[in-house]
Amino acid sequence: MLSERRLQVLRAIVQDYVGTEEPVGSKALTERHSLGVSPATVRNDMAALEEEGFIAQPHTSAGRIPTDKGYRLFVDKLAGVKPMSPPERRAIQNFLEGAVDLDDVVARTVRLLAQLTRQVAVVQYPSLTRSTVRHVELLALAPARLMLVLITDTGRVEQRMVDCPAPFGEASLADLRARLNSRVAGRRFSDVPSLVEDLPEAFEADDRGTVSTVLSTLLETLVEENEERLMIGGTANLTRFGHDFPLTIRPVLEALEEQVVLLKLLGEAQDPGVTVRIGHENAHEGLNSTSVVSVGYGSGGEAVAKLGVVGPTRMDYPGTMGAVRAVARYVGQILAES
Amino acid sequence: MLSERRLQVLRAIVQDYVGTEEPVGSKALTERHSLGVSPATVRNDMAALEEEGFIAQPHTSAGRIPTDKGYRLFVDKLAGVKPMSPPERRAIQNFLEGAVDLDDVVARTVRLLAQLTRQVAVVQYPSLTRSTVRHVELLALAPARLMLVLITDTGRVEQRMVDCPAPFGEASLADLRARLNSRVAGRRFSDVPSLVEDLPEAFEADDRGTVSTVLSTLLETLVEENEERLMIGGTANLTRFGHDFPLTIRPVLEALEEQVVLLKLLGEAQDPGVTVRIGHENAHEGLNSTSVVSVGYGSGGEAVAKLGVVGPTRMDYPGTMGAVRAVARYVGQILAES
DNA sequence: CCCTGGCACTCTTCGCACGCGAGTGCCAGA
DNA sequence: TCTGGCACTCGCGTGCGAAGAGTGCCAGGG
Repeated sequence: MLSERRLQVLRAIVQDYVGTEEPVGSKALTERHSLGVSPATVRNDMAALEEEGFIAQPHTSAGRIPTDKGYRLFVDKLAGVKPMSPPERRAIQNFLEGAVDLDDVVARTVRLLAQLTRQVAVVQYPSLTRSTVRHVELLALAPARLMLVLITDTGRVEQRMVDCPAPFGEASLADLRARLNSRVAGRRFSDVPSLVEDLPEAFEADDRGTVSTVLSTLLETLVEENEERLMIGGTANLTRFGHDFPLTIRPVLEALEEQVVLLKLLGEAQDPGVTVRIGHENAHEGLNSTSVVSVGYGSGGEAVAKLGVVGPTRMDYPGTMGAVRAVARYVGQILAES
Repeated sequence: MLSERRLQVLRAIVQDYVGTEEPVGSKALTERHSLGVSPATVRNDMAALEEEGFIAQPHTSAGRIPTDKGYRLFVDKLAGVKPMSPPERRAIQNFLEGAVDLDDVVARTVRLLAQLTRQVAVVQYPSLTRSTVRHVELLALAPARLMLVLITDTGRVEQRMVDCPAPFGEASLADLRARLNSRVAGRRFSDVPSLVEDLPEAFEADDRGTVSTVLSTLLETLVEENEERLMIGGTANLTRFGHDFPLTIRPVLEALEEQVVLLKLLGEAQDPGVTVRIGHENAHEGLNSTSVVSVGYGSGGEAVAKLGVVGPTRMDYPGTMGAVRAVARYVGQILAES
């Protein structure tokens, strides 16, 4: 096991490297942190830390930089989450409170996160799976063509066209609309299938085909998780990445365009708290030199979606985690109010 | 006036520079293009072109590169629009035909454009201003709270909450819904205001307040042009920009995040055909070293929105213009069909 | 009058040697 | 177990020289 002082040394290395972006040597360490020991001692500790794979040198006779494993130990054991200062909290709240609708909430959240962390922000739209139905509406666009509109408690609206097997009367439509809403309004998505399965039986034979079609479209909409959207912002912050540009930045930009990748990335993190995935812990290759800090947020106690930031592994973890957590908290509040 | 041969020289310079990304000298020019004259002659022509500001040298005794003015002359006089090859056209059509809804059409268009041109693609959602109303729906979420849903002929759906000054009965709601639709369905947005202005008079005094509120919300939605959205993609292509990275790419990424800027950029181009804005012709500073190639597209003969690409001034103009034009054409077709 | 070949000149780029400085590893001693 | 000292290794910046590409100008020929 690593001694207490060695952990201090690792912490100091991480902090210095994050600050200066340059490999940190033993002398500089003792000067900037009061470790109470000489550079020579630190060198021994560093050798041990390197032996165990927490730090590495880019080339012989250069300072050390933390490895992914080193960062992992740092966030797990050595660093807490840095809480936001009261003025910052106020600023977050003010900024988010101006939002007028769901799109705006998400858009503002992205901007805010990107600005606070100076990194790339990713915000998932509140997901359908855990939310409840506020209202289902059916509109007749043509005798045999309906539009199904689903409104969720998070303010999201999904619409689908439904081509009916047979013309559907205005009376039947009103009937279906009423029955549907009385059954599913306020219910969770996951409960909907069992609540509506016997619904066709309540209708005349002529209409059953249409009713079934409508229902299956509704169910499709509900389960269509891959329809999940997200918004990203702050990509300009990628330019602060490093000096060896094109190589680093390109795969990241490519990954960011693959919504599927990002959704999977956010989805994998199942912790209740802030999740940090460092470097090679990210499945996607393009993100091997980045860390992803994410957290769930939601209107009630439950998380309905995720948000987070993508940045270089060399990032200010405590600060970033604090910002992500705070923003998630306030977004949750805003969603609960509206 | 510039002689014919000098124009040929300019064309050759642009073509070579676009291909090689390196300043082009007189000797290389005569080797790669059969101009029928010697390097020395070309040098004289180059001196003249430089004198008039069409080309410049990055430093003494280097080759020449085109200036913005040079590119301008090139696209105006020297280059046509390169049509897509039949296989390419088929690929475009196939790719777009798989789309299931408006969001998907736009998303696919962005991907396609980015891939074809290997640049950053920008696609504006079909705008509301020129489209027509397909349907207006009113839902009662609570006794004094309505949701207004507007469906356009381009498949776009806008929703707004309406807080009523007084409770509004189910019968009144059905009445309003019916009257509203019979008046505005199929009409152009611009005609709507005059079509509904006397509508409150048809209702009981108790309901007039609510009706007016609903109507003004509807009108707001219609005129809210700044609600225009757009989608961008292919930002990874920015990495092919040049060698002097961070400086070039950063302002572009920043500009791309400002939707307002992009909308203005697209909005300014009023040509019926493909519009090209080169370098400093773009009002936004961050885009001073980029060119924007854009064109309108629409479901009928009329343009309802714009799409285009943003790339380095050193781009393959004929090819890009061809791709942009072709994609716009096919998207128009798809929209008309759905 | 325009084009051509030749020539001198200018700059950038590259390779290389060199010295400096930062940082390491190891060792002997407290 | 910590400390100070010492030799060693490299990367980085600098200066210099050669090479190469490209230009401008000029005199001669069609």
